[in-house]
Amino acid sequence: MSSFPGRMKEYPSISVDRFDRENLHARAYFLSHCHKDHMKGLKGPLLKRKLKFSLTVKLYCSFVTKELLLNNPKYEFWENRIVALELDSPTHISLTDEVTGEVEDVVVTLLPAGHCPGSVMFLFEGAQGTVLYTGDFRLAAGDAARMEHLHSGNRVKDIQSVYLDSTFYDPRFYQIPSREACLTGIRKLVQDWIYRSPYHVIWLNCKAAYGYEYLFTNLGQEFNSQVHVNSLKMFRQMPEILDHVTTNRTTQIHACRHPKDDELFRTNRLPCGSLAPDGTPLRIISIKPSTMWFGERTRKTNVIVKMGESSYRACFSFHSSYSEIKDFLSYINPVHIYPNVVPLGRTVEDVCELLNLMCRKHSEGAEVVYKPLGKLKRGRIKSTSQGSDTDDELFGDVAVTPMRKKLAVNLEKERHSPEKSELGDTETQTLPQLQPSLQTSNYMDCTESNDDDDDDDGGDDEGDAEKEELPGDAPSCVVMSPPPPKPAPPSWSSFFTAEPVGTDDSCELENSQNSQTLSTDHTTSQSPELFNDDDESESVHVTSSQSTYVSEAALESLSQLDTEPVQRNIVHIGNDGQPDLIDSHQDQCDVTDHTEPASDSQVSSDFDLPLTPGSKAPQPEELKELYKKLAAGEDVTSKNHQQGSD
DNA sequence: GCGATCAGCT
DNA sequence: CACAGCTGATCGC
Repeated sequence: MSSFPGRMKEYPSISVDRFDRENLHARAYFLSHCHKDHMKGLKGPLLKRKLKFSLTVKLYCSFVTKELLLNNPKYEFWENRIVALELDSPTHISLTDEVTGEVEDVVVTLLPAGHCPGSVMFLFEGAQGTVLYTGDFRLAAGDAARMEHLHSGNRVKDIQSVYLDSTFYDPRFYQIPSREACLTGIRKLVQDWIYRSPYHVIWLNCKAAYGYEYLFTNLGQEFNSQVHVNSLKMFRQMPEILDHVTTNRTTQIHACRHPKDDELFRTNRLPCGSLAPDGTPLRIISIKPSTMWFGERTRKTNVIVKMGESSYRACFSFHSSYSEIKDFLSYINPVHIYPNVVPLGRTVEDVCELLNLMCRKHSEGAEVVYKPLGKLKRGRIKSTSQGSDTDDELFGDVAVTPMRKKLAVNLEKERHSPEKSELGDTETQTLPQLQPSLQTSNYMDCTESNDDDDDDDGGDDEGDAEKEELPGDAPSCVVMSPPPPKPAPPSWSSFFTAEPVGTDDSCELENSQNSQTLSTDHTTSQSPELFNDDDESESVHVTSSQSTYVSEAALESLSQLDTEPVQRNIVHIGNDGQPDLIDSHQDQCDVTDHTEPASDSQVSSDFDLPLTPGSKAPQPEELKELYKKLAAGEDVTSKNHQQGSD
C-alpha cells in the first residue's frame, strides 16, 4: 500500500496520488491509476470545494484511468477537470499559482506501468531536473530499456529522483514468476478442468480491484469464451476488455463476486448463483490469484498450488519483484530513490538502505562496464554496478530462472540469449509448443509455496512437485512454471488506450452521455484544427483557458487541448529560439532531443534501444563478437571491471 | 449524518 | 503470506 505523501521534493507544487492535507494546495494533480490507496482525498469535500473556486486546477491521468474513475459517481465532479493524456507523449503543462500568478513549467510523460488497466508512471521534466514517479508497477527485466522516453538520444536520461513502488523491494521477494508463466499455468489448469464437461466450471476468486483484466481477456481468448463478471459498465469504452467478459452467467469461467462468495463456494455454488439448466450439479473449482515469490536460488517455481479439494492458488502479481525492481533501477541509475511503500515486516530504514545501493553515487565507483547495446532487448547484461553483491549475477531473467528445472532452464536461456534476441529474433521460436496434453498434468497438493528457503542447494526436492494423483478428480497438483513459448506478451498495451467503441452494450451498459465524447479524444484528440496554433504561442496555456461553460462534450475535447503535447510545443519553442521551458535544466538537450528525433524515434516504432551513456554505436561485426563472448560467459569489459566475479 | 480511522476479514 | 478493498465499530464534528 502506497504511503507516498503526495509531493515530490523537486516539484512540490504538484501532487501525485494523494489529494488530502498539504496536497490540497497543489497547482495540479496526477493520478497514476485507479486504486483506492492512490486516491486518498480525491472525493473529499475539501478538494471538491477547492475545485469550485479554482479555475486552473486539473487532474492528469491516462484515458483509461479517467474512464474508470468517472465510472464511479462519487468522482463525477471531476469530469470537466480531468485531462487525459496519451501514453508516451510528452506534454507541456503550465503550473499556475492562482494567487501570485507565478508559473512553473513542466513536461510530463506517461509511461506504461503494467500494474492495472490505465496505470502509468509519470516522468516529470523541468527546471528541477528529471523525476520519475512510478506509481505502482509491474515491469519485467529489460522493460526500462524499451521505454523511449526514458532515453534522450542514445542515452538514458539523467534522472534526478525516482519515487518508487517498493512493495517487493526486499530480497525475500527476489523472484516472482513472469506474467506469461503465471498465465500459462492458469490457462493449463483451466483447460484441464473445463474440458471435462460443460458442468465443470471455474471460479476466479479475484479481489475487488482493477488489475485482473488481462487474466480475463487472455482466458476468454484462449477458450473462445467470455468470463462472467458482475458489471461491464466500466469497460464500456474498452473493447479489448469488453470482448472477453460478459454478464451472461452461462459460461464456464466466472469471475463474478458476491459478499459471501467464499461461503457460497464452500457449498458448491457460484457467486452469481448460476446453475446448470438441466439441474446437473456444477463441478466448481476456485482459483485464487495470489502473489507467490521465491528466493534467489529457489528452484521451485510452481505457479499453481492446490489448496484444498477444489481450490487453487495461482501466481499473480501486480508489482515487480525485487530483481525486477533492481533491474529497473540499475538501468535508469537515478541520483535519489525514494520508496513509496515499505514492504511488510521492514522499516523505512531497511528499504532506504537497500535503495541507496542502487543510487548513482554508489554505482559510480564500479561504473558500468557494459550497458545494453542496440536492441538487445531481452538479454540485457546486468551492469553489476554495486559490486560484490551476490545478487548481481542472478539478476537478469536468465539467472533468476530456477537452476535445474530441466527444460525450463534451457528454454529460458534460449529465450534470453543475447545472440538470439539481437540477431535471430525468429530463432526464438524454437521453443516447443505447449503440450496439448491436458487432463494429465499432475498437481501437487500443497499448503505452502513461497518457501523461498534457498537453503537446499543439494537439490533434495527433486521430484517433489511432480506427481501425486489425488483420489479426487480435481487436478491435483502444481503446474511448474513452464517457460512460455515466447508468448506474445499479454496485450497490456491494449489497456492503456481507450478505443472508441460503438456502444455495443451487450447487457447493462447504460448509455451515458459521455460515451461518445471520449471516443473522439483518443487518437486525434489533439487535432490541431480545433485550435488555432497562433494564440497558443502565448506559451502559457493556462489550463483554465476555457473557463466558460460550453457543452460538456465540447469542454471535454477542449480540456484535452489545454495542454499541448510537447512535440508541438517544442517546435514552437525552437522557433523563437528561447526554450523558456526547461532552460535552467542541466542539459537542454533533454528538451531538444524530444523534438528532432521525435519523428525518427517515433517512426522506429519498436524503440530500438538507444545506446547507453558513454558507448558508441557498435558495428554489426563487433556486436556479433560481443554477443558470442557474452553467450560464452566471457569477459566483455573493455576496461577495468570484470563481469561476474572479482 | 458524514468523514476519518481502525480492526477484522478476505 | 504479501495485495486492494470491503464491512462495521467508534469517535468527532
